[in-house]
Amino acid sequence: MTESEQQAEKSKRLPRAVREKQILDAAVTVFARHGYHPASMDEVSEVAGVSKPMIYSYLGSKEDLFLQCIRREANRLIEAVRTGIDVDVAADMQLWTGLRAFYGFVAEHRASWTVLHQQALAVGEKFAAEVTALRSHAIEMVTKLVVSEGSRKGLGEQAEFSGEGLSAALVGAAEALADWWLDHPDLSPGVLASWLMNLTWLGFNDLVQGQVWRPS
Amino acid sequence: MTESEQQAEKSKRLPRAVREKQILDAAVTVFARHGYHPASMDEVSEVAGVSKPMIYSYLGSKEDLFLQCIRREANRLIEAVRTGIDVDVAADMQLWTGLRAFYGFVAEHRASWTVLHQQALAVGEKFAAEVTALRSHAIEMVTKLVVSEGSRKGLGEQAEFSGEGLSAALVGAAEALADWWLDHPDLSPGVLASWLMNLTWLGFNDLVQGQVWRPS
DNA sequence: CGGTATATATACCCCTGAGTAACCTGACGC
DNA sequence: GCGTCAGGTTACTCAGGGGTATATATACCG
Repeated sequence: MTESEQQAEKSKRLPRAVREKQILDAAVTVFARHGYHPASMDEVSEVAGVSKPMIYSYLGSKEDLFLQCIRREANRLIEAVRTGIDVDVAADMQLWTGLRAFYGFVAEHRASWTVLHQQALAVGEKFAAEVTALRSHAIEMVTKLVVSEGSRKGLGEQAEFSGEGLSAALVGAAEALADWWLDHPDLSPGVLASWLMNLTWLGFNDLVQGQVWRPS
Repeated sequence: MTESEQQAEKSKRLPRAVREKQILDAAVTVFARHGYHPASMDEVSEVAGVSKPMIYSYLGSKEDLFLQCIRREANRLIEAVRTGIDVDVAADMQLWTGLRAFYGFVAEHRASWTVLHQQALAVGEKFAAEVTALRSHAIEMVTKLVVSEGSRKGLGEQAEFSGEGLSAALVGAAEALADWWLDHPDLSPGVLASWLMNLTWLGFNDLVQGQVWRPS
């Protein structure tokens, strides 16, 4: 038994911040496992190793708890992607690094992704709004990339009009591929990211002509 | 008051098939509105204009009811897309007509789409499996299209390897764009379908070069 | 060493909603 | 007319689980 485990077992009284983290971690796990409604606060408390009134005392109601899970995981995801992007390189390389960061996050935090993507949208307006905001954020980032690249080549209005829709499609494709990944786990984040680059940067037409996109 | 309305009001006793349809319609509406768990059988019975025991007598438990909703709507969607595709034209045109049929269906059956896409996946394995099967069906159709087009141009193994992933991404993009549409309703199915064609058939790179895909 | 605030647990309340028992009623065959 | 069966309802049971009142233990401060 390591010293830290001894520590954890002996000193039962822990500072609030630690307990809150434990509870949120447990909540994400449980919500990912069952979904919001079937998940019981009893199970959360059990997984967290803490009694139920603690949860209510620290994090509030079940809705509050869920909301804080979503917010925390959304921020983590944003942070992971944001730090993965190098804003000083070409548009396609920015997309590439962003995608790799995204799939890297999903690989490391499956439960977070499940809660964000599959559960939060289904529960109610309030929670869906959080995820929609996250998605809008992603779409906006991609839109900027596409529009600036398009207008750099002199396609002002055309790019403005369809840029957001195209970006929504790309972001959706990335999310869908993350889900699909759960059924095909023997692939690396890089492979997924490169498929998306090939599909959306080059398109089927170029692909069937034998063209392939690769990082420069 | 028309005669049929009189009919509907007076003759309270209706054949089983009619009631079952009323109940399923109501269930889809209610499940789309609240999601599976918060939806109550009482509300379904109220919307259906039928008392609760009828539902249990005709369609079984809440789970049974939900499952039958999913199955019915999934079959409707498949049918709508399948009949929308002309298998005798070029690959890109098949994709184009299929996408238009898909968005046409979503436009006409918003509640069906919500239940299938946002709710069914979140409730549990059993239901997710139904939707996954539906999605796999779609992915398979696209994969065939892509692989046959790719191998026609002599790209056998490469297309085989990544074809399914690329198709999953395309199908996911189509689904995501359908969701995005709910927030931007003033667009036609054709516009959405053409964005997807431009993005996935041509790709960003061709687009920013000024190329555009259009139906032949 | 008391006293107080904080950390934590036990045991309970009570509402919501799935599922059902028991009962009604009109139509149709004989 | 009258049994009988499908169509239909009202009014109930009962478990699960969100949320809390109450009690207890431990650290820290003077």
